[in-house]
Amino acid sequence: MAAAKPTGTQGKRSRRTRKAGPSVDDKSSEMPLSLERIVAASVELLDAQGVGGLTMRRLADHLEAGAMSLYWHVDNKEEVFGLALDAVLEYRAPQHVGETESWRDDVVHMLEDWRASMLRHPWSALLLPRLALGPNMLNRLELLSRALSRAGVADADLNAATWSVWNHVMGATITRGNFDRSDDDRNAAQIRLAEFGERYPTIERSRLLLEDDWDGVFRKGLDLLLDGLSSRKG
Amino acid sequence: MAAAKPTGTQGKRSRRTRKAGPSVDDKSSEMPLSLERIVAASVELLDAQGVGGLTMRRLADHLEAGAMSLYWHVDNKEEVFGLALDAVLEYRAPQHVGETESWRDDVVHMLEDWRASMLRHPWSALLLPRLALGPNMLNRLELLSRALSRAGVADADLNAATWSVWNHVMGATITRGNFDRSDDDRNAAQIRLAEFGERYPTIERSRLLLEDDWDGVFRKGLDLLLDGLSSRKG
DNA sequence: ACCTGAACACCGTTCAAGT
DNA sequence: ACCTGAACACCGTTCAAGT
Repeated sequence: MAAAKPTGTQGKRSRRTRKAGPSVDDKSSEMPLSLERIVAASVELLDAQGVGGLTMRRLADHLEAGAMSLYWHVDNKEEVFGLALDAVLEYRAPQHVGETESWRDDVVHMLEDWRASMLRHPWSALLLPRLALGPNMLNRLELLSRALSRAGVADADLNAATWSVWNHVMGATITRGNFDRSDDDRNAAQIRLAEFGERYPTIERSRLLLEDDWDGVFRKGLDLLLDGLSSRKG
Repeated sequence: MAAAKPTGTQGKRSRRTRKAGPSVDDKSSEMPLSLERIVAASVELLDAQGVGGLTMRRLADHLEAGAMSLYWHVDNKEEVFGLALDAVLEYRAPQHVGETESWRDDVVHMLEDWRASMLRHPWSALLLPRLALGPNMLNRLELLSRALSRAGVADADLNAATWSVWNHVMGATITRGNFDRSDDDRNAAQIRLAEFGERYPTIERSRLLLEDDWDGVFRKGLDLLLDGLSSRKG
């Protein structure tokens, strides 16, 4: 998928540098396009404008390139999304992972790092469920599965355990992205709820839609799952 | 949100019926637009073509209406999505709910019904995490929260428990939607994985990406959560 | 090898106008 | 009250052409 068109040999642009003069300040206007630059610009644009804000034309503009130049480097917009997503999901595991005696700490660390990466780029949680997995995401999945296996989850239960944990991270991150609105929005939602009077008494009373401790929700749910897993392996 | 523009008084279309002749078969061409018809057509279109296939123009065509007529009934495309989504999430609770002694059966039934509704309309799982909650979804959330409360979850833990269960359903449904591909696709994915050789040994060996028992995965994860909840309430 | 503009077949939405 | 077409400001992508 990220098969990567030619890369590496994108040098020799000598002739062009002179036209713009000696200004060190000429930004990226003189840099040739490259997959790396395209991906970096995509992430910037997505961070700034969200999924709907990334447009092939805007992306090209952002790179000060002709509108259609991107198509030499990339097959289509879907590929741009895929590359941007995987770029943001890179995982640098601390060395100590796997050496600790506590598998649980390893798992919690990996998952919190994953969640943090997605929260830093809110569009990623929306994109991940509809794209193929890139190498960085596959790597995270591999490490997660390995950690659970090392923790003593039986082979027969390993996939269900892996998917359950994956689902929890995905669900929690997506949910937070959708409900972690501004205080104003939250208050408006609660008021709207109150207007319905008798229809939603429980979630009105518990102020469910006003949740503001998403980190806590994530942790508590994860604890339930991990407790279940460790009690089950006996 | 679903505030509903005028509805009900959409009768008197006497003059038009004669032009088309006596044919009983003249389909919807004579019916005036209405929110209900628009929503029904949206669901049809989404079922047939997916999220990307729903277009205001196509929707109008489908309704044999002028291209821009929809805008009298609806503010914008986002509202159409919201109405279609909530339409598909209606819940008809069986009467016995709440009378059973088994809270756990109630919860499991509600969640499997919810998941089944979303799987019947795969676009709904993609849409739900980015739209405001409509009345039907709020109703499901209310019933879920109430069931957990009745089950003995302490008020202080109720919201975290509700969100955890919600996250599991969302995550599991979205995941299945993304990975439950055809056999061909799955085999291709596994082969691609094998090509990476040493990079993903665990998920290659466990054939994680070839998962085909998504119902089982959903159930097992849910059991872990509910076990945790019932053990915690003591 | 790399980039470009023009062109095609679409979008969502506004608006002034029709009945 | 309800519907319409024309128009505006966009899209993604193809293609023949440039260097």
